[in-house]
Amino acid sequence: MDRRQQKTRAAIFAAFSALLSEKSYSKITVQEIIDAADVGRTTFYAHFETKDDLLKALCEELFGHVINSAMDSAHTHGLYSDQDAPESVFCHLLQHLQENDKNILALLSCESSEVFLRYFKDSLNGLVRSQFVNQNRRHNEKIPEGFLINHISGSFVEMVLWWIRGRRKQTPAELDRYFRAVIEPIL
Amino acid sequence: MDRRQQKTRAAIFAAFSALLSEKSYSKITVQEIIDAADVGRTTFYAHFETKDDLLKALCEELFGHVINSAMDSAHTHGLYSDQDAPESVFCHLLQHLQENDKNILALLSCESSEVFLRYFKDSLNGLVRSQFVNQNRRHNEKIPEGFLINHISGSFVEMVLWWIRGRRKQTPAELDRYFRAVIEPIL
DNA sequence: TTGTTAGCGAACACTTTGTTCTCTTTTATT
DNA sequence: AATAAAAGAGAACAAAGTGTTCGCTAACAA
Repeated sequence: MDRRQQKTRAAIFAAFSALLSEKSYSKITVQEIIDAADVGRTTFYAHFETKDDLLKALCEELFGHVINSAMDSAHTHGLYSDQDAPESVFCHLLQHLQENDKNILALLSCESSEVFLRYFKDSLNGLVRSQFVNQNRRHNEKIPEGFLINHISGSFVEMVLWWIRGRRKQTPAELDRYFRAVIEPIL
Repeated sequence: MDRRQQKTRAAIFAAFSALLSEKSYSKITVQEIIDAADVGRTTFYAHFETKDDLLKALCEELFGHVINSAMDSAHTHGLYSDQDAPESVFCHLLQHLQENDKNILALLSCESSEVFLRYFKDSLNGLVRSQFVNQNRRHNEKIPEGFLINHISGSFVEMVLWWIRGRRKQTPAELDRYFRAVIEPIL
C-alpha cells in the first residue's frame, strides 16, 4: 500500500477522534476535520464517501480487534463456565478497554457515544450468543435464550457506561466481580 | 392559551413523529417538517429554536407523563417489595408503553432511537433510585448501590429494546416475569 | 526513469439553516 | 360588534455546509 494513503487515513482518524472529544458528532463539519487533519477536501472525499462513512470506518477499526481478541479468549476459557476463573472474558474485555485502547473509552464517553454503543452492543451480543450455543445449557427453560443473551450483553454495556460516567474509579477486576454477582445467579 | 399555538405545536409534533418513522433524525430537514405540518417557516422558528430543540420538546412530552405515572405507582406499590405482586411498576410501565403511547414504541424503534433512549434511561434511573432510597436495604453490601441501580434500569431499557426489535411478541406480563427472574435474585 | 497514483487547491452548484421583512388572519377582551 | 394584540404566511436573504470537478504537483513502485 501507498504510505501516503495510510498517513492520510490515520491523520483523518486522529483529527476526527480529537474533534469528537470536543463536540458532538452532528456539529462537526468536514471542513473542521480536514483542517485538523491538514489534508485537502478532495483527499477526504477520496477516502470516505461521507462523514457517516468515516464514523463507520472508525467504529470498525476500533472495535474490530478488541472484540476479536475477546472472541479468542471466549473460545478457550468459555464465558463464565469455570467458576472463579481469575480471567474471565469480560474481565479481559474491560482490561483491553482500559489499557490498550483509551480512544475507545473516550469515544464511548463522548456526546455521540450512541453511535459507538450500537457497534459495541452488537459485537458483544454476537460474542455472548456464540458462547451460548457452544455451552449446552440446562437451566432457565422458562426464560427464552434470546432474552438472556440480550440481558447479559446489554447489562455489560450499561456497566461500562456507568463505569465511564463515574470516571472509572473501579478496577476491571472489581467490575468483573460486580458483574458476576448480578449475572451468575441467573445462569 | 391561543388555540392556534396548540394546533401548530401539535401539527409540528405529528409531522415530526411521522418523519421519524420514515427516516433518521439527522436526515430530516426543517423544510420537510414544515411542509408536512403545513406551517410557515417563520412559525416553526417561533415555536422551536432549532431542530434539536424540537426533539427535546418531543421527548419531554412523550416520556413526561409515562414516567410520572410510573413514579406514582412506585410510591404506592413499591418496586418489587411485595413478592408476586401482580402489578409491579415495571409491568405497569410496559403496559403503558404498549397501550397508551404507541408513538413512544415507534420512536424507540426508529433509526434515531438513541436520542429517546437517553431520555428514557435517565428518567428510569431516577425512578429506580427513588425506590432504593425509600427501601432501607440490607443485602449486597459488597456491591455498590449505584451499580445496582444502573444495572436494573439499564437492563430494563435493554429488555424494552429487545422486545421492540423482536416485534413485541411477548405480553407485558411475560416480560415482567423474565425481568423478575433476572433481577430478583440479586435484590 | 517512467508511468501511475495520491494529494492539493480553487472553484462550483446545490442544499440547508436561521433571520427579517411586510401583510393577513385569528383570537381574546370590552 | 369593535379593536388591539398575537400568530401565522410567504418571500427573500446571508451564511454555512456539502459533495464534485478541474488542472496541477509531488510522491510512489516498478
